[in-house]
Amino acid sequence: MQEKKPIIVTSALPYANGPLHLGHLAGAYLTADFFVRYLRLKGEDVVFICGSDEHGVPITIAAEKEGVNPQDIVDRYHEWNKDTFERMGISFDYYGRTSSKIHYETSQEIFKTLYDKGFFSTKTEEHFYDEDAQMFLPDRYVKGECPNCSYPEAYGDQCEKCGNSLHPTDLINPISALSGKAPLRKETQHWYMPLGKAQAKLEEWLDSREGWKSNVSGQVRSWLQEGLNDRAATRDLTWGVPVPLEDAEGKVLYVWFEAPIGYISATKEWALKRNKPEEWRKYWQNPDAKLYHFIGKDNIVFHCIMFPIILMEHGNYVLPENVPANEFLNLEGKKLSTSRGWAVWLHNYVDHFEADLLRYALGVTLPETKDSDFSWKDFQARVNNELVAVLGNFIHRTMSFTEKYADAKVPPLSNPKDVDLAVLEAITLQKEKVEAAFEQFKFREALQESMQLARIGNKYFSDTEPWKSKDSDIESCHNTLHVSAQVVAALSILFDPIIPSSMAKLRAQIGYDGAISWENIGTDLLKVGQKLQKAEILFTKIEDEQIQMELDKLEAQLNNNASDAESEKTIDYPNIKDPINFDDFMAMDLRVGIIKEVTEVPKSNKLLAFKVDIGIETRTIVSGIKKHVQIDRLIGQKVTVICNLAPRMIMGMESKGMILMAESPDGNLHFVTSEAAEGSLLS
RNA sequence: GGCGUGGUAGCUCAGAUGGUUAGAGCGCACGACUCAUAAUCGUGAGGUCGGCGGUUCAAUUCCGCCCCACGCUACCA
Repeated sequence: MQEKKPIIVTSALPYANGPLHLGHLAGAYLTADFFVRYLRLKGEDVVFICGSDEHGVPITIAAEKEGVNPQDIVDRYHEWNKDTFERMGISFDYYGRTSSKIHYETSQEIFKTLYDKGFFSTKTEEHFYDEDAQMFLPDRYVKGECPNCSYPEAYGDQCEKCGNSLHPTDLINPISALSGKAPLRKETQHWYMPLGKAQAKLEEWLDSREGWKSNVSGQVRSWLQEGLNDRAATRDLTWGVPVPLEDAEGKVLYVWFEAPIGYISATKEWALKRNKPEEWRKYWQNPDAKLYHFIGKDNIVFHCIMFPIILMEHGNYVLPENVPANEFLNLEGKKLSTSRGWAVWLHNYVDHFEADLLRYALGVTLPETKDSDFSWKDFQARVNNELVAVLGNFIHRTMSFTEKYADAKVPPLSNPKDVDLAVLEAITLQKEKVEAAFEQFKFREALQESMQLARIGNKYFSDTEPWKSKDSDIESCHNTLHVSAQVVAALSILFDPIIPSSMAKLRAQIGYDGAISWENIGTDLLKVGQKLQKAEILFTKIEDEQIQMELDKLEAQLNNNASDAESEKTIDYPNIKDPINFDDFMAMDLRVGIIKEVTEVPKSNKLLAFKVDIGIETRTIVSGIKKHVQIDRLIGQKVTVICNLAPRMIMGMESKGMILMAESPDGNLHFVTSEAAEGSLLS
């Protein structure tokens, strides 16, 4: 017999600073688990790897907020998420974590190898340094005034008020979030990956890939067209994997460099646990092995560009066979948002419903080719109309009929008619369709074709009317029951990757206790005379009240978070600025203006060019407020203009002055208007 | 603005290397049946396949432009 090729399936490492929600499951875990369970049934040599991504600045920030160590945070979420995955039936062979010793060694070894090969380039730059804390400050740890909107609490990477991304050095009056003091600028050296140099090799490899989804290859092409820039592989931080070089005190590997290596280190740990410490090489360092990364679309660049380059430059590692990335899942028609409380938390879900129900309902509407939508009403409909009414009912009517009228034993098949044979053939036919769908990562289709067999069963059962033939033609009746029982048995394996715990229950009911394998799906899984156990209901209907409760819960979460946010905003009002004297104020020339003309600025989607009449003249002002206003209502709008602001070139136009806007707590901009005629002076 | 992905029945989504009446599930209407968790089975209504042009004997499927959604990216003083 030919040796099976080893297969590694990975699911994106969830970030260990929060619990898991529906979007996670739909993106990278459910599909991977379907695939892996299918492969196992096929008898493939597969290892399914995942784990917690435990480094990075957000975790250190979360730790600081709570006044605990980063390790405490990741310990908490690692265990929590691991448990949630188990309860959802996600069957990882190993769930590792990037704070483990083996992960440190593995990522350091890979870094060191690239270093020895001379792959990295170094850059020395000035970064902010906190003398009290004796450390360089991550972008997030520098606060200051936003150069764009003057919000005084902007972070060094982004201003949360205006949403602009920033560099720490852009900030006005920067302070350290640690000590509250002004940080020093100090030189620091970092190692960069010159991705551009590896681009040609990467493209050649990518061209050799087949069967990739269009959303994935399109996104990758888009990145490559823009050209790959150097990416830092190290950071000045204490929380992370230390850079394994002499002159790299206080530096760690950048989390995007080291996290995907977690797949490898987790596989090593898995092998060690099985007392076969070298076994991981069979998967990762074997040209025959096949690697599949299941991820969400936000992760495409890491798994299709950066990690392959790392593996390629290191050499001696497999590159992914395919990266079947999913799109995003919306919830009740709106984008998921953990910060706004718009999410279904999986640990909550499994407290109220069986994992299998969600596995099926979500599996049918996975965001495979485009963003898709999960709604509780749809969940209820899928469960009630499909799992209960089609699958559950077919199983139940077959079993209870057999129990009542055939002594609870599988009756013989004798002189089968065309209808009987056609259904037996359908078993194999559906098996092949499902198989083809799995192989192409078309999981929705796999589910639908699996359910199709149950539909065929129902139709057959109704068409052959065993409730009539039991009195008129017992042979025909027995044939119906025989064939239906075989369909039930086939379904118990066909559906095993999707709803494993229900199907295990079902197999116990029909007395099928042999090892299960995909190839066994056929027409004679059950022996004639096989005793069936008492039919027990596998799926029960979900009532409207249960769904309403979930919807209410969602609303409540949303309101909670909204009021949290509101109260934070209240506290968060920027402090009154430093005092100025009257002359400073009078130095400003503020006048009432009236908008005469509005034009869109070419090549910009935030800017509008205004002609504003300020009495003395009409001048051009360019302003970035397009998203906040309705263009067709602007003409005639009274505004306040600061007229003696130094003119400025914006997108090739000279902007003379500024239209004043008031920003409400929700971030919307509003005109500062006046009843006075245009040209009136403010003082 | 650039790049990418998508825009198909009321809803959720398939599909077509261009070619006879464009599909499924749900929902809806009507009918059948009663073994089954009022489940099942059948029939039907419902679509100018985002819009406008072009190529072609023929396009919803190819090409161009435009609109909308999502993602990446730029502009934002």
